[in-house]
Amino acid sequence: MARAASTKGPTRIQREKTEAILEAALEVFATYGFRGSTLDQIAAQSGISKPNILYYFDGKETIHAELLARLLETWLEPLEHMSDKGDPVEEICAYVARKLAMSRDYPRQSRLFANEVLQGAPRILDELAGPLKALTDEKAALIQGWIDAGLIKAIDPYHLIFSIWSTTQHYADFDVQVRTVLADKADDRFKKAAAFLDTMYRATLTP
Amino acid sequence: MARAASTKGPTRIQREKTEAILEAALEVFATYGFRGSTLDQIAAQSGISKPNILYYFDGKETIHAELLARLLETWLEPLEHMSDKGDPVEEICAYVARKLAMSRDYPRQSRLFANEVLQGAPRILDELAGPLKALTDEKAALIQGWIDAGLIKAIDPYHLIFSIWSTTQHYADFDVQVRTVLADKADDRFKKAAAFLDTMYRATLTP
DNA sequence: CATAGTTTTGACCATATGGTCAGAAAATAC
DNA sequence: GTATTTTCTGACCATATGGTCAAAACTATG
Repeated sequence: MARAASTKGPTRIQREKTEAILEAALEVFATYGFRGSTLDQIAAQSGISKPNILYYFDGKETIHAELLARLLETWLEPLEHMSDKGDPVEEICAYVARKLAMSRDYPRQSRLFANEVLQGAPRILDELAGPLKALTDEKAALIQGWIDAGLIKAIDPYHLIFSIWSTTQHYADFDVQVRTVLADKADDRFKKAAAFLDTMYRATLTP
Repeated sequence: MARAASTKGPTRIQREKTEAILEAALEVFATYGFRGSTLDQIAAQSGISKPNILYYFDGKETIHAELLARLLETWLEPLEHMSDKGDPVEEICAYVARKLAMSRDYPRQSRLFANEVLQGAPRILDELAGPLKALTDEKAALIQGWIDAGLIKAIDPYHLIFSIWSTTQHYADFDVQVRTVLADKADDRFKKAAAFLDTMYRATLTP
């Protein structure tokens, strides 16, 4: 059996294979969603046979759950960084830039999340209602504090955060559309997007 | 056989059943995407037996194609309305409002589209590269004209349009997340969103 | 109501899919 | 090298799924 000895950690092979499986599964689940993905696709993508995949993971569900768990660890991080130390406008714009960079560097994670939420977030709702809501409430309160202090314009903090999530994730989730519409101008889309979003949020926030 | 007499139009039953099937299919495809949806789900949702569904449509693919075709007819309409007749800021803000209203009134269509694009737009890429790109190019040029005339601030027209698409569709595609984060404050989310977006785009555009 | 045309269904099929298992192959321990 | 443990695979299974078909049920029309 895999899922290894509690005394000694996982073997090298266990680490390598589970990583390879998760890497392939991310590719597949991010593209087709949970129901639309098959173990055979993950097997083909990873070059690991289906029974061997099931030697390392209890089943399709377990692989997906592991990916979501890892995702959420890093997903909230950029927002956590937003603090009351710096200038409010700079803090928010830096958050926008970090979030956009994540869409550029981890588009599959973004799509995995998008697929899950689009389908009603059946396996992640608790995380949304728990950690995500808690963090959002906290940061919304921080933004409200800035507004009350007259440091930024009066806008709804929650919808500001929603707009940041949507505009930045759009470049990962709708990448095909963005590239198709931009056609030959698509190469520097992330640079242009960064510039546009910076301009927009400065205009929106600067009192 | 259904798919009816070319002389006489479709019968009442044909119209009712095809509509019922498409209505149910929209519900299912919007939630699970093409690959994740099954004819049995559509059958259960519509109360029409699977063989009977296949009497009206050639197959799963055909139903999906019909939905996408109908979707695109109406999807581009709000943007088409944006004209050079009125004040630029008002024209763009009106477009934002119309697009947000579509997320509120037709969330399933938005999710159907999102699922399709998320999965690489395999059955809709031509429409993106054709009509959608053409319309976007046209309206981007219109916006650029306003910029050149000094009527709005200098921003990238394409990324402005992307931001409008993403912020408005977010309220349909990520509805679960929005409602979860807002919790008891979720009821007037569309009103609040409209106000926020209006404020943001006025700040972004007004010279 | 009888007939022709339309609509619906139960039974069925081929393939896909998630998953199991006994044993082979490979790695590790001694 | 041999014994032991870990890793891997081919063959297999039960169920799900897209789709077919002949015949039954229904509807409209003369």
